[in-house]
Amino acid sequence: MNIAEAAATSGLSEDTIRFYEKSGMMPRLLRDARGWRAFRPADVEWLTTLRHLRATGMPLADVKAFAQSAHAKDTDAPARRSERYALLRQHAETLALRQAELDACRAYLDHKLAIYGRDLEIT
Amino acid sequence: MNIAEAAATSGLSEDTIRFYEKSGMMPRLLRDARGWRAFRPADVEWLTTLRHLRATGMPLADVKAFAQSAHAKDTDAPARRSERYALLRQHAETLALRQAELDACRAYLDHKLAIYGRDLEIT
DNA sequence: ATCTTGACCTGGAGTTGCTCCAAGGCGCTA
DNA sequence: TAGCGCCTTGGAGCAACTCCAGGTCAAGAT
Repeated sequence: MNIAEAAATSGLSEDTIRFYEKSGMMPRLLRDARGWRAFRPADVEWLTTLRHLRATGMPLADVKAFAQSAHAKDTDAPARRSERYALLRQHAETLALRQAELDACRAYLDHKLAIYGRDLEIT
Repeated sequence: MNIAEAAATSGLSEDTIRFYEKSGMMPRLLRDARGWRAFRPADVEWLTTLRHLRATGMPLADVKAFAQSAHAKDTDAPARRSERYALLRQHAETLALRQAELDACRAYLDHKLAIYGRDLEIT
C-alpha cells in the first residue's frame, strides 16, 4: 500500500504521515525498490491509533513514548504493557477534563447565541 | 484593574492578553498615566468571551472579525448583530462536529484501555 | 528512443497561537 | 540613591503541522 492509500485509510495527510515517521512514531516502516514507503495493514492501523491519540490532544512527546513502547523488542513484557496502560489512562483523564471544559464553553456560547437570536427576532 | 488582575479574572495569561491586544482583539483599552493598561469590568468580560471562543477552537481570524464587529461604531446595527450571530452559529456547528469526533475517539481509547486492563489483570 | 505524466522522495521554509525572555522605565520604600 | 516589583516593548522560541521547490523513477504515449 502506498502513502496515498495509507493517508486515505488512516485519515491523516501524506505530509503528516511523513512527519510522524521522521519524528520516530512510525517504526519499522518498509520501503520498496524505488525507496517508496510500503504500508502493511498493521502500519495503517497504527496510523489510525496515532490519529486518535492526536485528535484527542495527546502531546507528540507522549505519543512518541507510546510508539516507542509499542515498538520495543520486549513490547509484550508486563512492564511495557503497564507503561502503555498508564499513558493511556492518564490521557483518558486529561481528555475527560477537556471535554468538561468544552461542554462549559459550549453552554456559554449557546447562551450568547440565544440572546442574539432573541434580539434579532424582535428587530 | 491592572493586567495581573485581568489575567486572574479572565483566565488568560498576561502574555496572551498582550498578544490579543496587539492583534487588534482588545479595542478601546485605556492606559493610565504611566502607560499601563487599565481594564474596566467590560474589558475583563470581553477577555472571558475571547477565552471561550478560543478554548472551543475558533480560529484567531474569526475571533478578530467578531471583535471588530463588536467594536465597530455601528456595533448595534442589525447588520452587525447578524454578522456576529452568523459567526457564532457557524462556530457552534463546527464545535458540535468537533465534540462528536472527540466522543468517537474517546470510545476508541476506552476500548483500547479495556483491553490493556483485562490483559494486565490476567498476567 | 525519447518525452511526458504522475506518484513519490527529501529538505527546508512558512503558519498558527501562543509563551518566554531581555532590556529598560517608573514609582515606592528604606 | 539603591533596590524592588510591576509594567512596557520587541523579538526569539516552540508545537504540530502544512506547503513548496527541486529531484527521481517507472510507465505509457508519440
